[in-house]
Amino acid sequence: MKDLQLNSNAMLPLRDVVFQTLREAILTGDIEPGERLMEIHLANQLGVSRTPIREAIRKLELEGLVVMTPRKGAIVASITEEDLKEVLEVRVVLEMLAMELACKKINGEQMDGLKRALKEFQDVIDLDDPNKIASKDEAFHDCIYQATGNSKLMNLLNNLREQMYRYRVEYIKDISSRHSLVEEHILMIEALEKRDIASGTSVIKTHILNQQERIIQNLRKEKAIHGSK
Amino acid sequence: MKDLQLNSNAMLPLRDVVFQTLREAILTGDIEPGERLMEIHLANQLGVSRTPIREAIRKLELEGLVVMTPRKGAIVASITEEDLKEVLEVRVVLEMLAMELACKKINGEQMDGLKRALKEFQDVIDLDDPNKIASKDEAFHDCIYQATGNSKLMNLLNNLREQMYRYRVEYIKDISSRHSLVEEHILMIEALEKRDIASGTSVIKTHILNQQERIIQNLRKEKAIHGSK
DNA sequence: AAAAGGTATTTTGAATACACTGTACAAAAA
DNA sequence: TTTTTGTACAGTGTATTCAAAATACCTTTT
Repeated sequence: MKDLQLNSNAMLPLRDVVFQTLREAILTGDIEPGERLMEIHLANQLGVSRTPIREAIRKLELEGLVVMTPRKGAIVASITEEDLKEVLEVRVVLEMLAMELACKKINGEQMDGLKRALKEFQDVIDLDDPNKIASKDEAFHDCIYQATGNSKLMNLLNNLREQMYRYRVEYIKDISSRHSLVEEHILMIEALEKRDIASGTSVIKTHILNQQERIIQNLRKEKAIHGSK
Repeated sequence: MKDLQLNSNAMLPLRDVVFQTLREAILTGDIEPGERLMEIHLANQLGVSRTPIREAIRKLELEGLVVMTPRKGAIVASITEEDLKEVLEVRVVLEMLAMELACKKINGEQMDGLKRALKEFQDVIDLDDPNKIASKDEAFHDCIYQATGNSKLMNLLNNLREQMYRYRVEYIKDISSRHSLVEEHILMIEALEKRDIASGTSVIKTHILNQQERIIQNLRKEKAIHGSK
């Protein structure tokens, strides 16, 4: 486990700061799947008492990021290929729903935002900074989610996306796929401009399925490496 | 607030017992939307200390059943018509996905279970016991969820269904709709037997949309009553 | 050397204690 | 009468303490 440090948003209760800190640490891989989350240890490391740590862990538990076994404590949940398939199966239909709703509801301002997001994505696509690319990609999709006007849907999609966050950066390193990402984003914008639900949903579907392919390949690779140790 | 009592599953940690207890109390309406959840009060009422209460509230918070405001505490979240529409918008596509997967994957044993569930549903449909009817209805749909083989999807659907749990019993009191419920369930079984995805998804779609209609009507009625007080 | 058992240590579970904040109510000033 | 300010109280936020369970380690026995 890397050294952790509190995200110090001074106004929030400590438990929320701890929650965000741990969450990010898990999603970025600073704390690895299978690793134990020990309360005293974390409390010392973050300079707080066990209470906020415990409350943060309760939330992580419900989010599925950690697995609790009573009287033994929490470990970081590990994602199997099966899990990933299940998540993506769900994600595809929700992304299609989001695209459909966005096609119906998107307004000029949101359209502009989307184009800006595309531009920023293109600007970083050839840089050697997977983190930045990933974050611009997310920003693009966030614009679409926003346009749906359905906050529940946004929540769910963010949560589902989060589940594969750990593998996100890895698959972006696969240079060959980057330009097809841009292509697909352009197609999405075109569909949204024409309010063409059929083609919009079709594009997003292949977009996600492509992603699935690559992520699962990476997962297998990683597993092979890890397994051979 | 009605008198609460712990669901005393002796083996689970107290925090989980408290969590389940509070959750059920919220979903059944024993604790009403807008009501404050005061830690000391709940602790006294349930005969435990504040610690497990707080940890339970953290989980309820993440589930969206309570809303926290820092230094003021938690209140039970109230569901607006808008919220309900958003939930149903999502639920429709997930129910359709579930039906599609079930059509593809359901096996003989599961099919038998489904028919049993239908039979039990029919057995109670004319009784004057909305709770029982509701639970048999749930059992039927659970069979379908089970057949999808996608645990993530099951989780999500259970959670979405839960969000309208409070209005469930009310709308079942509407006698006229009961028999169309049975009709629709029969149609679903037929579709599953023929593995006819198109008709299966179409039936479930109208099933949910009908439900939406009735629930929203009830919501308006309830609001009118509540508003006039 | 391997297995079994017992003790010490670590860690979680729950309760309690203390600190801080917001709110309500009352008293004083305008 | 209205506004302001101060004080008491109620409730949350965090830390600490105590209890019980799990784990690790060491000893003993076969």
